Amino acid sequence: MKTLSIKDIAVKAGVSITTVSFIINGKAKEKSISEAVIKKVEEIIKESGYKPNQIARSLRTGNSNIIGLIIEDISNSFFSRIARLIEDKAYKKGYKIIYSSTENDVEKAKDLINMFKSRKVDGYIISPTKGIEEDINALLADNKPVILFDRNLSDVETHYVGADHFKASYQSIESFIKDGKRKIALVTTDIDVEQIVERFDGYKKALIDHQITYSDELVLKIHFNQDETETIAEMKNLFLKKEIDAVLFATNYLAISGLKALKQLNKQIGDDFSVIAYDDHEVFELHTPSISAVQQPLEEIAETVIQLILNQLSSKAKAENQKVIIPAKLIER
Amino acid sequence: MKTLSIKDIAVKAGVSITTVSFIINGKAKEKSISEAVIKKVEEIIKESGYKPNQIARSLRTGNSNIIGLIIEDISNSFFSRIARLIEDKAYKKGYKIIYSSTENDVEKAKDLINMFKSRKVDGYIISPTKGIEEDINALLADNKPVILFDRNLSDVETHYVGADHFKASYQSIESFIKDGKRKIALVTTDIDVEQIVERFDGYKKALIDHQITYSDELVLKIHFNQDETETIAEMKNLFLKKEIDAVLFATNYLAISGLKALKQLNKQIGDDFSVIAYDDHEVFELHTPSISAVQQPLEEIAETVIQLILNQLSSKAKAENQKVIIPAKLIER
DNA sequence: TTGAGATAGTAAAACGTTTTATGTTTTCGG
DNA sequence: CCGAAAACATAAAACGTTTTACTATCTCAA
Repeated sequence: MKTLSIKDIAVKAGVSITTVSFIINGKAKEKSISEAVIKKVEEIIKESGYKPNQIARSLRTGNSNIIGLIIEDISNSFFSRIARLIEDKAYKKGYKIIYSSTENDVEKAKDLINMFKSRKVDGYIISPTKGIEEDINALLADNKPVILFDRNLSDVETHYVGADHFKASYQSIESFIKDGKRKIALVTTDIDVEQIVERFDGYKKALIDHQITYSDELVLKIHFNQDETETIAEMKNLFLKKEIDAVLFATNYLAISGLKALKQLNKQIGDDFSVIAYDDHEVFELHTPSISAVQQPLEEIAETVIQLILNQLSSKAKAENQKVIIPAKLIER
Repeated sequence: MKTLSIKDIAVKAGVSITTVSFIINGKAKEKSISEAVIKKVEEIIKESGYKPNQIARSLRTGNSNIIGLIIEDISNSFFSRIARLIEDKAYKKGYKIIYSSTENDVEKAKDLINMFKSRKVDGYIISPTKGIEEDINALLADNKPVILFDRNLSDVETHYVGADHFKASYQSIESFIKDGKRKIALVTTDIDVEQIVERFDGYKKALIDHQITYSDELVLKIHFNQDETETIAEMKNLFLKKEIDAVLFATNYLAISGLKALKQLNKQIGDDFSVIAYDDHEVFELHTPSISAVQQPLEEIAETVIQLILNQLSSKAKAENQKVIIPAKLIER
């Protein structure tokens, strides 16, 4: 069964292609097409089940009603939840999402941008890796809306939405200190992106502000993408060697690995050993004892992101760049 | 900066558009274009950074190198992991994925199929909801490859990949029985899809085969999409009223809610109260005590799915429909 | 009764490719 | 040195839309 084209509809209705197009695009009134014709055409469209070919449409108009979403890893619950929220909201406005994971690999990220570019996506939502500044700037030069989220790039002048990582981290450490902790460790990753750096800075600053000397020895940087068993081994090492009384994990997957390490060591979390995780996860609520976590307001982030991009898309005029920093909340459990 | 077209390249190289097109598509040899021309054109393409417009390409060729992935909910870790694996494998073969979540809503699912159809995706990977049989059959009639996964539709004749839900469920119950349990509950959902039904049937059959009478009272069907607090309330009810000594949860999110309910009730999991969850989740490994779970072989499912669809895509000939049932594994913890 | 504006509609170009059919030049065996 | 085949290259149609510019008819105020 050959799929229908606008031409088939036109022939069936005995009018021109142009007329059908106007009707489909709601320009019938404006172009003064008679009620009778409108009705007839609409009827034929309905009963024949004709759906415009979006590809042809895109080719002609240069836009696609698709938003490209580039994230680090869809299987990470932080991203998959954000993705779901963004998708939902976009869908309601008639936009579709194409997503892809970069796996924090610059080359793949560049590839993806090219991919999206040649598919003429209307806008980009990106949680960027370091090293794609140029590519993003090229998009901006090309006048495409780009919203960065989760992590900012200082060399890129565009909208950004993210949590206040520095403050959240600072407050977490402060809460440890209030509980009398002094030997506070940080487990983080070695990827060099802004939000990770901020979490680190918050940790450091909080210590110093409270007259605790910062020590490199209490900071464990896990190599990104390394095998989990090795990660766990390194953590065990940290937990055993030092008399640590508290640890902040800079990401949820690190915290999960950390909990596994503790379980293997049979080390109890309790009065003399506290942990806080960055980014909440169901594991933390259900864990015994339950684990405090820094909760990023996903809903709010998604909402802001989508708001910003839709604004951009509707008003061709380039709006003032906005940097929206949303406070994160420490859930004490 | 106007984006380059094939025409610009042709002009710059002093050859025809056709020639450039042949070179881009690797048909240069076959069409006997001279080495010299090939080289020159390739050079110009490289230095100018020209990328073919995929939209135009799609319009002309009728395919897009895009595979549509339709799942229930990307924020569910089962699906997000599968999605990640599928994306990965597809990417390596030069295919992109567009995904969307149905939220188990037939109307949205139909919408999505239409969406994808008008975007000319080359193939579909679908974890279907009930009620879209017709739409899928239409795709098949249109000669588009469709792979169903996770849940099958009996009224649709196409490839299917999924775990052996019946058996996994059966074995879970058997393992309870071996441990001396007799009052075994099932918490499931009320959505009427094959894999949920199979899990239910496995439960029932195992009981009967071991001379335990089946009782409706021990089966709790949670309304899909209902608020979690209500879900938890219903579960508490079940756990309190009856002297249940074991419970099988038919999905991972139900199990997570169940654990929350138990926590609120302060009811311990242990010798006199066992649970098994369907679909593994990090929560279960880290829970104290850790929770047994039925683990679906995600990697294998993703691999099989992608294999099947790529086969379909490369050999225009419609292959024999395959129903691949992959055993699930009960991880006893 | 005229002609200006409103009303109703359409032809054709353009978007950027791929591909078919065709044209020109070169090579080389006899 | 002829002519057929091989080598090299291209023009133009087609994919399915949107949109610009245009034609034709009708209405009604002056």
